[in-house]
Amino acid sequence: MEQGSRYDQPGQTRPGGRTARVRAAVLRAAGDALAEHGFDRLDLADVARRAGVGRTTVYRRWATPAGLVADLLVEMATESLPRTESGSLLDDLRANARLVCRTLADPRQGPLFKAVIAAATADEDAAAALRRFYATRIAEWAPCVEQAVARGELPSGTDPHEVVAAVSAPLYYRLLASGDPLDEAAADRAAAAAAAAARAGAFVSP
Amino acid sequence: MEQGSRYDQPGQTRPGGRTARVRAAVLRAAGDALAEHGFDRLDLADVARRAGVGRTTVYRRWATPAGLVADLLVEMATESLPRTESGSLLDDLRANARLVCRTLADPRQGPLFKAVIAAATADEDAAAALRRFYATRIAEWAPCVEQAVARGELPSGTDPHEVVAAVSAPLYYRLLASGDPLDEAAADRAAAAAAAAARAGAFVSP
DNA sequence: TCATTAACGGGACTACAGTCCCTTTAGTGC
DNA sequence: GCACTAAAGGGACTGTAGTCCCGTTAATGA
Repeated sequence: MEQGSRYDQPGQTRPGGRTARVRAAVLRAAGDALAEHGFDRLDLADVARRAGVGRTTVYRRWATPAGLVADLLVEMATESLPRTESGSLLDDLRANARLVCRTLADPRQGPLFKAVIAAATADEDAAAALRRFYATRIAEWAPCVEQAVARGELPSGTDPHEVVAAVSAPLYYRLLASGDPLDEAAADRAAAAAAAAARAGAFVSP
Repeated sequence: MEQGSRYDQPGQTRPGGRTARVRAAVLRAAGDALAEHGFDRLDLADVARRAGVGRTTVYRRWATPAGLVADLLVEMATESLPRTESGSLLDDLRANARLVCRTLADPRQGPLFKAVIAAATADEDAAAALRRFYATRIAEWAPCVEQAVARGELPSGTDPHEVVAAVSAPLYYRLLASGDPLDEAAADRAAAAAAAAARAGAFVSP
């Protein structure tokens, strides 16, 4: 139950130089390994080898594959993506959809996202980290919906979180479930559908 | 490479009684184990024990956890769900959304779906089986969109597959990514959004 | 610059998932 | 009902992921 009881949470009390360097190298290596083999074949010994770090160190600091993914997601959540502002809801949502789509179609990022989502189905800590990651990403794009409401493009009371999530959802559905292609047409359709639904008041919260 | 070369594909040449009984028991047990522990903790020895079947049998016929999930998905695809027909697109889509939502929120089915999706991220056979599963489910509900087009409720050229997928997508996004609640309000919002987007012509294929 | 100690690293050890070989059981066709 | 054999079952074996112990390295603070 009590986590890290034997080792008193390494990486906390002496965060100078080496500790941070090891963490960065391991998280980088973990991302590579996840993108290449997926979550279920994530081998901590392999990650240690790639990172040029002792096997024991990885087991000591992260304990399980899922714990490593959870920490990787914390790191990923801090890497903010650039957001455009066009003055039109549809253009903003399309820019978001294309960005998400390019990410999921990317040869490294696509498999990586599949892997972290698989990890989140297996471990509550990873799931919590994944939820925080998406909450962060969605919050970054919420302003364009708020501005559309302010401009009168959308009914007041529209939930920005719901609208932004509605853009991503069909793209993730393609990635994980249907296998339909993740091309620009799919992105534009996702943006158009979310915008149309928002204009019709489908995301007005009670 | 060549699958089952050593054992000449058991279950094929003599499908009478016992073979089918063993398959049914193992798939049932696999579903239980997946729902309880998730894909990454799926232990074929445990499945064999639950099914009251020899450990060797499970390894011989399905070889890997992912192979077992792939076969389970083939079985799940044959289990058709009842579809209502109300004469109104929104009502039909809402019925679909609520059905999907109840399934994903169900204490057994929800974790089971998480697990098979995790398996599909790890194995191409499981992924192909999952795609067939969703293609089957979506095709079952496509007629209600076709009828809406015929009634003039939707623009002609609307892609039924896209509309039905648009209903499910936000619910799966909640299950796997955002962690937002899977309640009836979420289902109704998903249906309303898909219907509004479809009416606006967002799913007209080129 | 030097003592202190947090964190890293190597390598032996352990436990268990997955394989293999051989025996037993039960569908199939006469 | 009986011979034939496909498929299931038991149990020993093996490879490897994960643990543990203890020596080494390098941040920290005086």
